[in-house]
Order: sequence, then C-alpha cells, then structure tokens
Amino acid sequence: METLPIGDFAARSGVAPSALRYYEREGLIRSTRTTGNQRRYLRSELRRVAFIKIAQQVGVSLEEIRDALAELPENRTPTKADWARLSAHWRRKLEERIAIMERLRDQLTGCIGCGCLSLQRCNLINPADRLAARGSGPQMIINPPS
Amino acid sequence: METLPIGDFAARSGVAPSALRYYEREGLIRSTRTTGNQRRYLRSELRRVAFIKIAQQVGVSLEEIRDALAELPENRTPTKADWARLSAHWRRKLEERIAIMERLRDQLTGCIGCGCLSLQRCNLINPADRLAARGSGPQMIINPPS
DNA sequence: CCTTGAGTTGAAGTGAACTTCAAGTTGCAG
DNA sequence: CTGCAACTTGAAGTTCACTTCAACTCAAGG
Repeated sequence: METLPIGDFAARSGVAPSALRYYEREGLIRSTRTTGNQRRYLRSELRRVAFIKIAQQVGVSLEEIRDALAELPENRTPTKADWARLSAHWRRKLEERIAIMERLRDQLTGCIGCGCLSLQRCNLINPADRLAARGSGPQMIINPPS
Repeated sequence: METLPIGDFAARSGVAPSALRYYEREGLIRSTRTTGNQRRYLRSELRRVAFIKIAQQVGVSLEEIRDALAELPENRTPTKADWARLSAHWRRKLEERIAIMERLRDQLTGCIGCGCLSLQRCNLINPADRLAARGSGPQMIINPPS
C-alpha cells in the first residue's frame, strides 16, 4: 500500500512534521516504519489529521479529540460509515457551540448597552448548555463553581 | 466614588484575584490604590472584565482584547455609546465566526463521508473569510501560507 | 492595641500544543 | 558508491493565560 514520508504527509495535511510527531506521541495518529525506522503514513491518516484540525477549530482539546478518534476501528482502515458516525457526533457539538455564539451575538450589544454586563444576572453568563471553548481560560463563565 | 477591593471585585466578576492582577499587568484593566497600596476597582471595570470574558469565549486572545479595549476613552468612564461601538465591532467578528462554524457544520459530514477531507480541495479548508480561532494552534488551516 | 484575614510583590510553576536544537541515521539521485 | 536532503531521537525552549508560593504589609473588628 502506498505510503507517504513525513515531509510529504506534512505538506499534504498542512501540519508541520514536528506537530505530526507530537500527535503520534499523544496517540492521535499512527504511522508504520521503514526498515530504517523512518515514518510512512497511509493516505487514510490524512482524514484523521483533517478531523483533528476541524475539531480544533471548534475549540476541542487534543485530549478530547484523541478520545473521539479512539472510537474508530483499530484493526482496519476506517470506512466512510465510521467517519460518518464520528462526524455526526461532532456535528452536534458544533451545533451546540453555534447556538451559544448566536445567543452571545443576539445579546452582546443589548447587554453592554444596558449595563447589565455586571455578570450577575445577564444571560450571557452561565448558560446552562455551554460547551467548553477551551480547556484553560476563564472556566467560571462557562463552567460556574458548584 | 465607590470602589471594590480585589476580593469583592473578583467575586462579582467571577475572575480570580490572580487573574485580575495579571490582566492589570497586561494592561487590560485598571485600578486605583489606597494609601496602603491596595487595589480598588471602579464598578465600571466590571464591564471591562465582562467584555474580556465574552471575547475570550469567541476565541480572541488577550492581546487582541487589549487592543480593542484601548479604543475606549482613557480619561473618562466609558459611556453606553462607547461600549455599544465596541460591541458592534465584536458582533461582526462573532458573526463571521458563526458563519464559519455553520459552513463547517453543513459540510462536515459530507466531506468526511466523501473522502474529500484530504484537505486539498475541500472548502472546509482555507475559507477566505476566516477568523482566527486561537493565537496558537494549526494556523495553516485558517491562515494558509502565502 | 492586637490579631487575623485580605492584600502586596516578584519569581517560579503549570498545562496545552507545539517548535527548536543537537547529534546522529537513512534513502535516493547522480 | 557517494553525497546530501530528509529523516530519527530526546531534551529543552516557547507562548498563552494563568496559578502558586514566600515573604511581607494593610485594615478592621473586638
């Protein structure tokens, strides 16, 4: 089966070789090795990298992405159906996130204008159906204590 | 004018005192000092913190947020009009970002299913009207080289 | 007045997601 | 076969957005 060395794979995926090695260490992607220990990537791995990049745009951490990718079959190249199932899952996450941002958009001007931006009662804060934007950052807004 | 010590201000804003000191060092917020060198915050600073938190949810870096806040008047407490102008600007950013995520949502399943997720020609990649999701991360997707 | 909780500082630590570096190895074009 | 770009590794460095720590000072109730 045709494989790509890391430089070509990096060029095709738009991800730096160093990042690809990092992803591999973190268990997000896999590669085979030549007899001389150099990485060779299956073309199907491109789809994994694409998924990683898309999930990152949505604000998902590599750890969560790894967990999601773990649902793909280990022993065979994932089929369209495998990918479709996974992407349906992410579609829902994406929709949640879109909903949050739409609410933010609808209320931003009003809230700032009216001065309710005291964070106490404004519904920009503490939305029940939040989706973590980032692992770090001001978790209190989106993930209030208690 | 009535001011709040850092603990109270932290409680009301939902941001830890350490983060507030950090924001001050970075020039995002300001405080006055007591004779004994303790910080006292104007209530109007709460609005700044709220703005910071909202912008962060949208995926904006503190540096960009600082630059945006720099447009507020230095010498007087910002009025509703000042805030409205600023928030109108961010509303547009938010709308761009929502549009990107909607396109992502509409094409995710199809793209993954069809295999075009090779990142070459799929329109999930290299959208012309991107908005940086994060300062770090895979800028190539959203900010392709050359 | 005195205690004690709240505040002060600079410096160092954290975690995520990488990148850079040094020193060495591999693979292929000529 | 040789030369050189591309590859390998582990370790250390980077940026962002904070947090934690140590050592100290301030403010307010009893």
